[in-house]
Amino acid sequence: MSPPTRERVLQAIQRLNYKPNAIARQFVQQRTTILGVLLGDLSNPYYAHMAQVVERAAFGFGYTTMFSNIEGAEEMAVSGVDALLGHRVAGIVFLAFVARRSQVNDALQRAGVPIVFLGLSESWGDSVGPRDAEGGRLATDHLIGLRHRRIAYVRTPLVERTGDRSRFRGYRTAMLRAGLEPLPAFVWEPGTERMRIARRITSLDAALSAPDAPTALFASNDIGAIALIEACELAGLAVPRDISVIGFDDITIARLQRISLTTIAQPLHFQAERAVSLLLERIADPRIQPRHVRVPVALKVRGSTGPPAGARRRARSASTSAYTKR
Amino acid sequence: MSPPTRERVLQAIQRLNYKPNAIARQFVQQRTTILGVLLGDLSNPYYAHMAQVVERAAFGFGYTTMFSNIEGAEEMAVSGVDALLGHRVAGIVFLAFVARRSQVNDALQRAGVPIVFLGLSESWGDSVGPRDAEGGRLATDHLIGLRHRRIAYVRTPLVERTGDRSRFRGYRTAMLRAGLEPLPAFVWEPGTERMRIARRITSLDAALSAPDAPTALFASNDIGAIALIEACELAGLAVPRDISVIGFDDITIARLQRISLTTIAQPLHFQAERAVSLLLERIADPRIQPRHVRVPVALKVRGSTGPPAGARRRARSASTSAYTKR
DNA sequence: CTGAAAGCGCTTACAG
DNA sequence: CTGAAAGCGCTTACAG
Repeated sequence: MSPPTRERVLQAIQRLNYKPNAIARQFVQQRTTILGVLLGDLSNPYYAHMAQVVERAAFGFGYTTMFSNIEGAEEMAVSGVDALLGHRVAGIVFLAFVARRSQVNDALQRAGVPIVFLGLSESWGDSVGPRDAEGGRLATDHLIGLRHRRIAYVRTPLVERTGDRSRFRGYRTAMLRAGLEPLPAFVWEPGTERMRIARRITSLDAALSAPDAPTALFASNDIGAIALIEACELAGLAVPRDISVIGFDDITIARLQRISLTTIAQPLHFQAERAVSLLLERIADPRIQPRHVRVPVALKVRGSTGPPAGARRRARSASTSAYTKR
Repeated sequence: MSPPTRERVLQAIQRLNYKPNAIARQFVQQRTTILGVLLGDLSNPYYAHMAQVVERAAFGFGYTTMFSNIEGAEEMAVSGVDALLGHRVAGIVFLAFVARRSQVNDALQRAGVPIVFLGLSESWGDSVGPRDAEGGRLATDHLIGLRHRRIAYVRTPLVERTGDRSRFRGYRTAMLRAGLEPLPAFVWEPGTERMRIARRITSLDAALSAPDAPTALFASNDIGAIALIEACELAGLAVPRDISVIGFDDITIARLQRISLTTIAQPLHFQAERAVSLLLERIADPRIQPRHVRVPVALKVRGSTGPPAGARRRARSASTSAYTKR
């Protein structure tokens, strides 16, 4: 094409404000540059942040993101998935979590759409997530290092099952290695008063103030940990004086002075990049075997953990905690 | 169609797992059921929550959402907008904020795409947002009611300009009505030490501990308010004993015991619904005049505000604040 | 190398 | 009411 002609075409593009019709292109090419993102609760800062970095990573690879919230009723969730499949997304980033045998899982598997699980794992697709078991060990070792001996793992419904189990496994490993007895998982839903320990159902207060109550709690995630701190303080236990609490995720607010949560950090940005690139590889060649990437985690020591009461000087433990005094 | 034939067709749909190709439909109909959402920082819980409710509202109306983060470099932002326009989104929900005269604004206006501004306003499109000025008055009246007389409005870069100005206006109105002198806006960026007051640049510490320093601060939004509380306490001022802080938005973490932020609440869910329905009306008929919907706000009194030091009994003010003692 | 034609999977307007 | 044809705006394979 001659330079002057070229120039005139370019001008016409400018003048008419022409934008190539991606719909038409996608239609004829039979493939889109849209990545579906299946989400749960965006008010959970962990997911909000992860969603953001996924969008950025996808954009960096030339893809746009179509979000769909799939928490709540199964049928709503399925129609959210159908909407994404109807729009023929090139692949799906699975960021929420659902029951193992759910209609959502079935619909996804049946559709055969390329998928990557982020922050959790599922055998039939690629996955990227933190080294949960290692994180569980790090958290527990930190508490053991502070001389805690009665340490409990507190499971909240806010963390996905595979991650939860691995974190608990890490806790057990660390306890056993230190010659301590692992307790059964404490199961607690933030906002409630009920605590389940193995088959026994008791109250949160009772579980925390019994003579043999744990002196340190490892919550399965930060939101749960923060809720747990609030619950402890409501029950009259000062953190970390009377009881230590450690979380998992290192969400932004964990760093606030007033929260100052000791926790296990995982690199969100890096995980999102990896997840999107795994997904794009699978889109390019759907036959490759599922790959499972685990990324390193790191302990962040802050103010919510300390030595158990018995290990301190009397004078110190007589004073009231800064946090309970309001 | 005869019932048995109908049955066989339905079965074939099941068997082949047929999903109508939305791309083809959108292509031929020359309109999509995708709403573009322009976002800023999703780690700001206010935006994350708003984004979530927008997605839910859109889904409820049969639309999917395509997200694009437009914070950062202008050219990145413009290509994010172009991606949405290229996908021929039916309309755009503008959730982030950019400079008034930005390339993003120009691109959007030039494209003539139906748009609704959420949480901010812009003359050339529909908008939905809180009654900012009323919120500013409510916040200021609350502080005045506690007997504060030196009250400052603290502007942070986290809130959009139109909202910020209206909140400040509300502050001024309340001060003048109470016969108090409004101070010029304090301009502060969380994480920094610099404070700008009118033309004067000073340090945060100096601004807060001068003899005529304000005894109460009204921050333009919650994230700013929480950062401000941290900064005050780092500077040795207890909240609310030495200084009161009120925010705006009522983000989820404001309710945490440890944060307990007094603030102005705005109904996010309702705003998202209204925004999406305005947008759909405009998509149906692009000629209607821009409408600007303002929704009610409400004061939430929590623990970050109290009477000024001078108005209390000596005994009380002699004790250390719960928060600074760590 | 250049240009015209076919076709992606739907919807819609129209002929029968 | 039913069924066949045209066409949406691109890309791609192919003829010239």
